[in-house]
Amino acid sequence: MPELPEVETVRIGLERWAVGRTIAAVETYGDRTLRRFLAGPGEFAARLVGRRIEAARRRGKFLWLPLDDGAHLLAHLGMSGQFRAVSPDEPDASHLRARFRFTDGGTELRFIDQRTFGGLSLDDSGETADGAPQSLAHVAPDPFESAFSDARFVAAIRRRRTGLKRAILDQTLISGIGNIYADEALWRAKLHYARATEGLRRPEIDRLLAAARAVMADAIAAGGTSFDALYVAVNGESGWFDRSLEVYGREGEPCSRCGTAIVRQQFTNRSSYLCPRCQPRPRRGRW
DNA sequence: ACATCCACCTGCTCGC
DNA sequence: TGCGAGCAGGTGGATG
Repeated sequence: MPELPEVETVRIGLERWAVGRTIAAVETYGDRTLRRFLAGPGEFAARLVGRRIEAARRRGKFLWLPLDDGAHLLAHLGMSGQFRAVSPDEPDASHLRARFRFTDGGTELRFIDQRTFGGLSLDDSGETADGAPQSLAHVAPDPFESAFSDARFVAAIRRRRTGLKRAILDQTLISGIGNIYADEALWRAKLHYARATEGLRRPEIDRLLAAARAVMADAIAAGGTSFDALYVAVNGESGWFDRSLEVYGREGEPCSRCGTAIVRQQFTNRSSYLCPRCQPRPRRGRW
């Protein structure tokens, strides 16, 4: 379940269903489930058994569970990953990638991932200065973190020579934003995706940050965006923010501000939705 | 260092 | 009905 609001919905579920429990057994399936953990599935399980999960944290779209020995169980949902808390006698879903049993004998935690772009890892290399596991050092803070600095973001994005949407999708500049919320934030801020980053004015960047925070906060409050059963919370529930989307997936529908038909354009092999009137194409844009 | 492209997957929908 | 093409919310490694 991909972007920040959906991952946050999962994090809240992990807090509810996994934190405070001690792992009794771990099984992983498929050779793409474990990432950057060369010791292999046997060692992965051995290192986790007996460990208590202390918290559920998130930076952008990355999740991690700090363990009582100082290591971190990392997870990324990719395009289709889910965590589900289910009764042990519930039949396995197709695409089950990992199973965590707990010493209390209660609900299992299952990691399910159809497209296998997601994965799990175990990182015991400590934390960065701003409190993320070392292996996430390349990921910028997301705009809800206290470690996020608006001033540093402004300087960093202006240093780039690229288009605005490319920049906000770059997780090393700002994390958590994906294709849906990029389009939604750009619409709210009335900015075109091809605006050249080096020409952005401070008020425009401030507007964009405010819009990104607002749209993602609204989406978190709605439990995230669920177009279909692939994207659900840990308890299996769908979010309903798709009803509040203003441009994403709304090609041909009227812009709620000005009535102009929303258009869809190809952009780096994916789609961008925008209002051609509220978000005028720049004379000299960058893609 | 930075910008861009492409590979990595499965499954659904659409048009022929 | 069958089949191929196109599309889907992401990341990171290779290549300029």
